[in-house]
Order: sequence, then C-alpha cells, then structure tokens
Amino acid sequence: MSIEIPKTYDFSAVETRWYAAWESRGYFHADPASPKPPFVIVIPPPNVTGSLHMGHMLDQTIQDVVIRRKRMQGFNALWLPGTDHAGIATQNVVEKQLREEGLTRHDLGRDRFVERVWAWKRESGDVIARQLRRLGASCDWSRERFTLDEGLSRAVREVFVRLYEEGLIYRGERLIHWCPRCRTALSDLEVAHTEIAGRLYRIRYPVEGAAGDFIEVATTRPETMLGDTGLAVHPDDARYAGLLGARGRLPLVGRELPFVADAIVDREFGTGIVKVTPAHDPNDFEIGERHGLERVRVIDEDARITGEGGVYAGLDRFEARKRVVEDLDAQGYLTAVEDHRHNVGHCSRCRTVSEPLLSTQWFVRTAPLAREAVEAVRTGETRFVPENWSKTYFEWMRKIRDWCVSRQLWWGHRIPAWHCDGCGGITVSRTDPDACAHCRSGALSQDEDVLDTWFSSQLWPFSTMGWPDETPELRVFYPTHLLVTGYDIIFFWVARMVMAGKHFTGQAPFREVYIHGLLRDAERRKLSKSKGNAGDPMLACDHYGTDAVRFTMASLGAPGSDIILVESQLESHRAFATKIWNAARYILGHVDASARLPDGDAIRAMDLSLADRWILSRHMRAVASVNDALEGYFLHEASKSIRQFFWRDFCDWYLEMTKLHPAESRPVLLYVLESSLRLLHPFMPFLTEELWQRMPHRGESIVVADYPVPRDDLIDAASERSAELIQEIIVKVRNVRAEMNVDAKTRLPLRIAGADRATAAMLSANAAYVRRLARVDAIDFVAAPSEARAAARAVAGPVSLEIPLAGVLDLEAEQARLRREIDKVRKEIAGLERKLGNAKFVDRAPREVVEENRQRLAGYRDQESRLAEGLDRLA
RNA sequence: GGGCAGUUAGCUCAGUCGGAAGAGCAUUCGGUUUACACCCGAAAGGUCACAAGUUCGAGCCUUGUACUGCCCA
Repeated sequence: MSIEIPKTYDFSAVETRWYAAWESRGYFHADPASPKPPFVIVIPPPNVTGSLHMGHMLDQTIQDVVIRRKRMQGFNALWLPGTDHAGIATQNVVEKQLREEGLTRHDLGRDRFVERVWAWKRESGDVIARQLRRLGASCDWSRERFTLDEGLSRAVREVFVRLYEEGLIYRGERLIHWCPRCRTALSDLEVAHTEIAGRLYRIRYPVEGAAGDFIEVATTRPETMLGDTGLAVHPDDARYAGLLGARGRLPLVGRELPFVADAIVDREFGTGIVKVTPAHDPNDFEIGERHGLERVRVIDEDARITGEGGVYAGLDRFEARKRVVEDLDAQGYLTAVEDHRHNVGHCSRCRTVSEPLLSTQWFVRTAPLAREAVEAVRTGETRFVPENWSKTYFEWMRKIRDWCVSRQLWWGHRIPAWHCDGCGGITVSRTDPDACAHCRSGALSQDEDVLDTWFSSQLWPFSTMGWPDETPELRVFYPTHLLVTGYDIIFFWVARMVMAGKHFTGQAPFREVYIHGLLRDAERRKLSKSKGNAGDPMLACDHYGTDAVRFTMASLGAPGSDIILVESQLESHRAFATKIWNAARYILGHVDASARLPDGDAIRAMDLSLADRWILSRHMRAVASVNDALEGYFLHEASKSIRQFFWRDFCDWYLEMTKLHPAESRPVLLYVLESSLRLLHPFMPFLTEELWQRMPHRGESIVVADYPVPRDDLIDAASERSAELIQEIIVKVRNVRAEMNVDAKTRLPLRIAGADRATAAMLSANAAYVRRLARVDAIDFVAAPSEARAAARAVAGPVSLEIPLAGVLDLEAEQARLRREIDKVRKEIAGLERKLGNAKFVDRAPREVVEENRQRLAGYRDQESRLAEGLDRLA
C-alpha cells in the first residue's frame, strides 16, 4: 500500500489540528532544570488593546523562525509571551465604550472603572493569545505574563522605590507635554511633531518711555501672549543692544515686560526679538529660568484660558487665538499675518495638539542610567543587528532628558507615594504605609497618578522571570539571548530596557537585538490602524495559508530596512506551499506505507545514480547556506536558498531526472524530502508537520526533530559538474526546439562532438537524461561536427551540439540565432581581452584571478570558433 | 537645523571578502511530457541616480551633487 496524500492542500484544517497538538504535548515549555543550554526570547508584548496587525506578524514570524530552529538544534528554547497594559490606549478604548453608554469614567469612580477595564482586558488578551497561536508562534504559554500582573507590579514598585531612594526619581514642577484630550502628562517620546500649515502673526509691542516707539515680534501662537513676561534678544545682536534695560508693555493685558539677552534667540527669525512665555513654551521656560522671569499660566489642563487671561478666561485655546488676533488687529497692534509651515506636537495616541504646560510631575533622572546603558552596547555586551542601529541608540542616549513618568490616568501602576496631610511630606514605600515617614501622622493619601506604561515594559525581560526574587528562571533564562523588534521603538523600549536591566540586574537584558524594518503599504505609508491600512494577518492567513504568509514575512527584506508588502508575494509563496505538497504527494505516492526512512550513512553506502549524487550534494549546500544565513539572522537569504533548492533543483531537475529510475532513487527521494521538510519547518511549521507525519520519519514530531546539519561526505563537486553539463546540454537543445518551433512531440536526433574520452563516457552513461528531458531519440558521439547544412548548432561547455533538422530548419532564423549567440560571446571576449591586455592587471591582480580570467577567455574563444563554424555550414 | 537610511530589470527587492549583475512577480513565445496550470519549457528585459576620485579592477571604498524616506529638535 502506497501513501495516499490528498490532491489539494487544505491548509486551514491542517493548521488548526497541529497547533493544539504541539501545545498539549508541551513542546514549547522550557524547564529551568533542563540540562540543555538555554536560548531565550521574550516577546515584545503587544498592546492588550487590540488585535495583531501585519507588523506584528512580521515580528512574530522572525522570532518563531529563530526559536523553532534553536529548539530543533537542541537548545532549551524559551519564547515567553505576554501583553502590555498600554495605559493611555486601553483607557481610551474603555472610555469610548462608556461614552457610547452616555457615561464618563467619573460616573463610575476609580475602582469600578478599573474593574471594567480589567473585564475588557480579559477578553482582548484572549484574542491576542489566540491570534498568536494561529500564527504558529511557539510560545511557552505556561509563562504568559501581563504587565499589570501581581508579580510584575511588585517589580515595578521595587524599581520605583529603589530609584527614589537613590535619588533617581524626583517630583517637581517642570514644563511637560500635556494632552488636553487624554488629560494626562506625556513623555517627550509620546509627542509626535508633524509639520502643519499655520500662520505667523507679527505683533507690535510698545516700548516704555519713548512715545510712539514699538518693537515687533513674530509668533505662531498669539494666544500665549497673555502669559508673556518678558522680551528677549540675542546678546550679540547690535541692533537691539539699546533695548536692554528698557521695558516693553504687553498689548491687551498691559503687563510690563523686561528685555533680556539670551543666546537661545535666533537672530534670523522674524525681527530677532521674541516674546517670552515661560509657562507655555520649552525655550521660553529656559529663558525664564535663566533670567528670573515670572511664570504666568494662562492655559489650563482643558486647554482653556485661565483666570490670568482676563476677558479671555474660559475660552478654548483656538477660540482664544481668534479673539486675541481680532482684538490686536482692532487696536492696531497686528502688523501682518503670513502663511507659515511649522512643526506642532501632537499626542501620539489621539493626535490632539499637545500643550506645553507647567505641571508638577514625577521624573526619572536618566543621565546616570544612560551611562551604564551606553557602556553595555559600546563593550558589545549587547549587539545590534544590523550593527548600524547602535548609532541611533547612542545618539538618543547622548541627548537624553529626564523622563516624565507620571500619568493622570486610572489604568496602570499606581505610584507608590503617599502625601501627608499633616506635614505635606512624601512617603515612598514598598508596602502601603500607615504613617508619614516624616511626622508619623496617619493622615496619608496615595498619589493619584499612575506610571507611564513603559516604566513597567522596561522591566519586561526580568520582571517576567520573577525578579526581584532570585528565581530559577532568572538564574537560567536571564539575560535573554535575543530581542526582535522594529526600529520605531528603540528609544521607547529597547534603550529603557537596557538602562533598567543594567541598573537593577547588573546585566544587559539581551545579548543581541535584531532590528527589523517596518511594513508599509503600496503607497509607502507606515501601517497603522488609524489609517485603516494595517492589514489583518488573520484574513491573510485565511486567504493564503499561515505558512505562506510566514514565508513571505521571512523572505521580505534585509534586516533593518522598510518593507513593502505586495499581494503577488503572498500569492507566490502560497504557490510554493502547494508545490511542496504536490512534490511530496508524488514522491510518497510511490512509497510503501511500511517503508523506513534511510539515514545518511545508508544513503552513502548505496549505489547512487549521477542524479542522486548531484541532488544530495546540492541539498547539503542548501543546508549549509540556510544555516549560515540563519546564524546571521538573514532570514531572507535562508528562505531564498530553500525555495531555490526545493523548486529549481529538487522539483524541476531532480524529480524529472528520477522519472527514469524512480524505484532506484526512492531512498534518496525520501531522504532529501524529509531533510528538506526539517530545513523548512521553522518557516512553514504546519505544512511540514503534516507531510512529515504522513511519511516515514523518526521521532514524534518535526517540532522536536533535529535541524539538518550539512554532511560534507555527501558533497560531490565532480557529480555537480557532470550534472551541470548534462543540464546545459538539455537547456541548449530545448532552446533550439523553442526557437525553431519544433513540435513538443517530435523527438530529435542529437550529435555531440568534441567530448574528450572521460566526458564522452560520462555523457553516454547518462544519455538517458538528455533523451528524456530534451526529448531527443538517438545520440551520436562524433569526433567533429558534420558538414551537414540543415542542422541547428550550439555549444555546451566543452562540447558542440548538432541537431539535424532536415526539412524543418528555417535557415535564416537559425543564422540569426547563431549570430546573436556569437555576438554575446564576442562581447565577453572583448572584455576579457581588454582586461588581460592590461599589463598592470596581469602584474598586480592575484594570480588565481588572472588565471581564472585566462581560462574563461580560452573557453569563450573556443565557443566562438565553434559557433562561427556552425554558422559557416549554414551558408 | 542635527542625525540616519535609501536610489540596482516594468514592479517589489537581494547582492556578506572589491574579482563573470541576481530572485520573485509582471511581460513575450510554446506547452494536457501519468505530482503540480498556484504548473512545465524557452526567452526578453540593466548607463547599478549623477559626477569626480582611490584601485590592475568599483553596484560595493572616498568625496561631492540631486532626489526620496525616516528619526530627533
């Protein structure tokens, strides 16, 4: 009984069947007590808010390819999954749901709101876990973590308290970015600057003392003038030296404004005099600090004008802008309004224009942490792949500023700080305190704010392993080996993990960071949910099969560069999956169900055909190149090698050649097919498992089978050369057939001339391949080409081919064809002659290069003369 | 303004050590050869953005220019 494989590959049935089996058999579980060497990846935790998009699919595929191969290579492979609580994003989602019910979070109160978010998280978190399984991600689900889990929260608290004790966390009033819609502070990183078309307003400010004297300032935000407390010029600006010491008067408000000199002023911008609003602009804040200017806060947390804004109080900032401009105009202070493109900060979560606001917040002092983190990369403790991204990392670390970590949200890790009603002191503690650390008062209230989500994410590589406890996991699995992520979160996450890892564990949290590009759509836009172009990997998997989508992801681009996803790529890889299925169906259709899988030693001991020796050699070269490529994380190279080998070499050539002797080649067919499936398994886990289980194999699952290693004893360069000559002959004959429009059913005679004794022997021993694949009947070996006129001629390496085509040959077409061939060869000859005619080349180039070029030239000259001869015979 | 990439076939992209320009898709022509038309066979398609330099030799190294993109201010 032969092995029956269904005619079509039903990927959806196969995919659902296998993942459940793998998981239930515990293949993905990593035990710290295992004697095997560990290899660990922690997943970049997706936001629990949503579902996975194509960008995740790329990220997960890379990780899964790496981890599955390591597992097959005998490592104690751990891929730790989980999700991130995504503070602002998640809170926004639930608030939106409430809004639809006509409620706000304040209607529910903090506790009930947070409980509601948890309920939603449980649903949504399941979606992500289910989707990851669908992608085949071989995660250890017994170790799934969530950034708000009890254990991880304990790590967050420990870190906060320690940083506070070390003086690396402080609370203070600073100018921060504020999102008036999310109503929370943001870190510098959470503000996206985008260029928009705005206006530049030129405004006259009266100068005290000199009647009728005015200076002019330019601003893009006229409403902030309500909070102006000074005017500044550059200290070297001779035009305005006389103004220092003078006073301006603020239009509409009447406040007196001192002139100050500060080097931060751009002399080229506008008139070179700037208005200073210390409470609402980062530069102005600095100027104000340096010169002791008053800070007048005229915009509040809702982006409305405060009581300091006089008649404008209560107006929204944009409404206020309109009114201020109207009033300035009416009173003759507005001199010009120009169109002006400029960069404006937006909340990266909700795209609302963010507001620089003076506010009391918690900050992490980053400079000392950054120093340690820079060292880790500089010394090579952590390595970026591609290495180039370390520049970006260093650049950011060099310019790093203190990190605002408090958020005015309810969803997140509550800041472990208590304010004393008695003395006003702050108590920061690992356990909830009963009394103020300063005055022992019991009247304490916990800080209302929560921490930036990234504050917990930065601990992910070790908080997930049980830190701060000394767990076996931490001992065995930390530091992790690899982190895979996109370059867009090098700052947000990678850099902060290195800082936290170095500071709290003394070790960088991973040895290598593989940075991949971002997926873009056909218009080169970054994929994002808000643009609606994110693509649903589930739909893609439904349509093309998960394996095909994974293979596409793996084959896309070189590491670190952006990637454009085109549908034709998915189609072509679905075709590849089908090709593998059909090849296996063909091979196994002739194999007895009781057949055993031969091993390499058995294969070597067999009496092998040329085709067998050739494919084994090619296979081993493919195995070597796939392994080499994967060692350097060149997944695209690896996938290309596999595809090239399997489709071109194995299917197009080898399967066709073995149709001459299928029974004799069966062991090699099985051996190479089985090995190829293992080679391919990390890329296409489902298809390979399905076929592997249906064929003779050793072991219980391909998931835990050995990854192929190249066997040098099966590499056979001589057989490769022989097989390649045969293939070249076949291609040349096919070419003649196609160009001369020879009917596919017509069998042609073939004369082979000029073969030396060994070549002739080899060719005649293997003539059957040529006869079958080139559809040739008789092959004659002759010393020299005949004088016959009606024959097509070609050269294949050292031999000349002559195909008698009496009555069929179109003389003119054949002449034209030969001329084209001769032209090509002559171009090569001319180039080589030029090169070899250059004395300096012969002199200075390495001898083997010169020799190689001489050989090539000789070969081409030989070909040219034989082709020319052929052409003569047609005349 | 500062930094980092990129520019190779119609499209999407490879090209590791400087030593014969590659793949997939698309195109053209021909095919029911008992695994596969999601296939098979054959072919065509390139001023490697431009300029200068280094070198015996440059897609690759250097400098400059142009254009495109990203990040940070």
